[in-house]
Amino acid sequence: MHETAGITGRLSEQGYRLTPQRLMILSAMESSHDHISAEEIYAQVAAKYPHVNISTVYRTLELLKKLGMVYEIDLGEGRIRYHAEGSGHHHHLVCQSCGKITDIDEATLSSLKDSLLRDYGFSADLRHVGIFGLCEGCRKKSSAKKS
Amino acid sequence: MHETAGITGRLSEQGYRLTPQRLMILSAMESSHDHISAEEIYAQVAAKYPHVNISTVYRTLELLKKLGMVYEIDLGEGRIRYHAEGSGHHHHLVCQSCGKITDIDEATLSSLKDSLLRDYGFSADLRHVGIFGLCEGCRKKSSAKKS
DNA sequence: GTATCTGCAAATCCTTTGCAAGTCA
DNA sequence: TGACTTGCAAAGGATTTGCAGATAC
Repeated sequence: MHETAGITGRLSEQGYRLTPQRLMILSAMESSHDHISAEEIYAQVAAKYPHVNISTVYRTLELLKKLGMVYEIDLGEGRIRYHAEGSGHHHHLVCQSCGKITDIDEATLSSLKDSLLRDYGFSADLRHVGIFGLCEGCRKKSSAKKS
Repeated sequence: MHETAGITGRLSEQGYRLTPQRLMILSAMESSHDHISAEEIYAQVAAKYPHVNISTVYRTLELLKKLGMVYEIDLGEGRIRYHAEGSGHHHHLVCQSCGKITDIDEATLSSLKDSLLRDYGFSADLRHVGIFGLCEGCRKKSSAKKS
């Protein structure tokens, strides 16, 4: 449950300072099972430490991204979401009608990854992918009544 | 080559007016083989018709989107790109190292579409998808020297 | 002690909106 | 004519940046 230690270790190993802000941002990311936005991280941290500034959140996220410790995902909301490495990779089916997000597991895309590598020499990063479309419920609704 | 006629027909059929701005925006989109951003459309139109405003471009794109005449694609640049329906669907391999964009054809993702429908009841819209990763050249470079 | 970090405020970028004037049908 | 469109200017939200003061090590 407490992997913060390992993660912060990686920070200091690379010569970066361990500040309370960075620790709290990391902890906020880990406590979130979903992907989390900069604003949400900020709100969570600010609840305990009102002094933080959102620009620190952005700067920290950029650092963690550079170090490969967080990943970005764009679910088409006009804002980026972040996800801590080590919390497991998965993909998201985003329903364009009701907004529902379904997680699917990594294996679903593995054959695609293989064929892209084989046919195009392209090494796809499919760790966090959003796929847009219609979920089962909305699909049935829209085929029942044409509105 | 000149499918503007058909497209504009669809506009007036639906009760929308054919204004010079809309015509020029449509023509700019068709002349672009790649996906094009709002800013780029604006620049192209403004070259011939300096009076246009970028908000008209956005409003027109939203209309065309609603009518299913253009699609959006997000290549992770912090801005949306647009693509005219009828210019063919395809997908993009975006190299995160050199920025190179390789088009691949629609069929590559068709088995994925099938399995999402079968396993999750999810009807995926895979008409314009960006896949991130490393292209062949950058992959070789990064495995040759660890920088 | 000092280079790294942070908070603050302002700037930037992309996109949207209100409104009065213009224009297609 | 009259509803639909536009230009303009200003607002909006997300993210970035410059800088001086604060702090981890």
